[in-house]
Amino acid sequence: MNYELQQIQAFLKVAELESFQAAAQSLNLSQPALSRRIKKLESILGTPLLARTTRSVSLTTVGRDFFPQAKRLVDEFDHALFNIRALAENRIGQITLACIPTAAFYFLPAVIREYNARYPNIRIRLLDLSANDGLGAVLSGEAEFGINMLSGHHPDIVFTPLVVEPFVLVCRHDHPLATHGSVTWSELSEHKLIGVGKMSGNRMLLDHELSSLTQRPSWFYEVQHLSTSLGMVEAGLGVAAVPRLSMPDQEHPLLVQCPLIEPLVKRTLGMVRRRDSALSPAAERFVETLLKHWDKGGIEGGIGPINL
Amino acid sequence: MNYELQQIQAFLKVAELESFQAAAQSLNLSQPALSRRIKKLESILGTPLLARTTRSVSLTTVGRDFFPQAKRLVDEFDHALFNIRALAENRIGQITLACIPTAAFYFLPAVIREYNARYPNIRIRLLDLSANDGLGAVLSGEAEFGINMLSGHHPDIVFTPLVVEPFVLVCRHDHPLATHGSVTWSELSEHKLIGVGKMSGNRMLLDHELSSLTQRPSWFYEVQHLSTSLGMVEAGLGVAAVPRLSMPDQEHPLLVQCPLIEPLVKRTLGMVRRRDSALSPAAERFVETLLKHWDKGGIEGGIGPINL
DNA sequence: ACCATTAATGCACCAAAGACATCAATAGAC
DNA sequence: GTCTATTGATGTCTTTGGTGCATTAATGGT
Repeated sequence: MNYELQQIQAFLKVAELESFQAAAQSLNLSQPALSRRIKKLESILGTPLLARTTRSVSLTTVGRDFFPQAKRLVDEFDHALFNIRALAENRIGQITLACIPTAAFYFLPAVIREYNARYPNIRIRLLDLSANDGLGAVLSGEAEFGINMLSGHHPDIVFTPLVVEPFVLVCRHDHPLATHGSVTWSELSEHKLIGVGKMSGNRMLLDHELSSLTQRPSWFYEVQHLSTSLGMVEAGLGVAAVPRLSMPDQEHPLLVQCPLIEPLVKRTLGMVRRRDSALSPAAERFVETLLKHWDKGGIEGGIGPINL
Repeated sequence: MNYELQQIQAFLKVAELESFQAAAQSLNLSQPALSRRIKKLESILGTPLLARTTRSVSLTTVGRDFFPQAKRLVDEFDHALFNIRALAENRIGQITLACIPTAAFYFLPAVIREYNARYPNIRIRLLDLSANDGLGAVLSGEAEFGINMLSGHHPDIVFTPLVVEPFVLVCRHDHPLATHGSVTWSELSEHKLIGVGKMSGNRMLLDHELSSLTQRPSWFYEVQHLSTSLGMVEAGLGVAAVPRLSMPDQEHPLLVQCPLIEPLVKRTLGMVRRRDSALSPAAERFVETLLKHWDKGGIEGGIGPINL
């Protein structure tokens, strides 16, 4: 025989109003039903809580002791209910996402700005990690989801493509290649190429895509981050092949980009999340915001939305 | 739509065991019933709490946040339940009673001793007040009940007679009246009588009972407490008319008592309590103990139990 | 003494929750 | 790759418990 919240609430109401009839009315209940509810509670507790006359109701000694406890219980229930609803409705909470630097710089600021305006009480923990580390963060559960590039499919990871972007050549405006309409990968072998480290996701992608070429480009400089390589291009040390989105802006004072073809190498950016692990409502909202932004072409430089 | 304790408990069990089947078994419930219970809770809260696969169960982000709150809620319910049961079963608690000094000295010690042996955790607050003040304490609710003398019936007071005792004459063994078999009230006018103050219940009772006498005794000394008057008798200052129970003991080294007749004035001692106010279980037990003691003739000096 | 009001009770009814049987999905064994 | 066993969800019927209506008993006020 279990005692329940409704019984406690009934007791409180009767105790406050000192009347079964009034309390029943207040609880949208018939008076007999309320009588029985109280009766049941008393039988569960093993002691009367209310001293009833046919004319009036008052608390018994035990009832008087129980009253404050009961009130606190109901209050805590209400509080917990409110709390969880707020959590569910994104009025409070926190999301953690892991994304690659490109996304952190070019995708997310606008999305975060809008999301934060709409859900001002959701804190955002943004882990800007390399493609590998970001995937690890999602896998370990440290991040609820991530923005990453499509790579070898891990069995526990679901990838939702968002945008496909080509690799482009970046060079200084005064570089010989700057005036070419487009450049083939083979042509690059004649120039000093700035590449990223062997463990980079981009590097592995390129190595894989270009493996069939006879004239494979060889990297003259090797750095760890794309932003560094851009800096070196800026300094006139060479040229670089980078995803178009990692370019700071269309109108850069020194840098120009041109398509890299034969082959056209693209990378797919998208959302990664663990299979079988529901997102928090807050994260769900974030993804919604993200998709909305992307739908209205907020991401310049990509080759547009893809369908899948 | 109300959410209830059972649902919270169900959620906790599933979260702990990470299995609907195991939790259902533990709750003595069928697995489908448990599924529905959780489902309902989730629909009330408006958010999923558990991420179910056909093979495993885990907490959602919201569920993880809710879990500790839920646990605390259930714990507090359990605690409150335990508490109130303990109160009802007299394992803890306190009773307050107001009694006249006679009762405090001669009725209660034995009763309290037995009661305390049986219910060692009930604290007893004993207000030893005058008849008037004691009645006031009961009326105000400060005392749950009292032991008092029968007086003008207050409408809110119920009086349960316990014992009737006569007034007796107390004198020193060397006093002229000491050898009389009995003494009439009229005879007292020739002796120095020690009485109590005008507001004493005993005094009012006597004044009332003796109002028809032509030879009314007049008090030579007036004190406030019967015990004081006994002391004065002991000192040889006079004699006193006191209720028999207020006599310290049958075999007092100095004092002797003898019946006071014409008329035989009796006072009725009994329990007083407020009408329409239930006693706490602890107090109920106390009254039981009290009645048991009195039934087996534990009160010497009275003229025995009376029936009403 | 009567009336009005209050809580309790008898009874018929209905809704919510439960059990049973079954289905769909999936991890693990081979 | 296929099959099996196990897990949670769902459909359906049953049952229990709670509810409302009508009525009763008790009591304070007139």
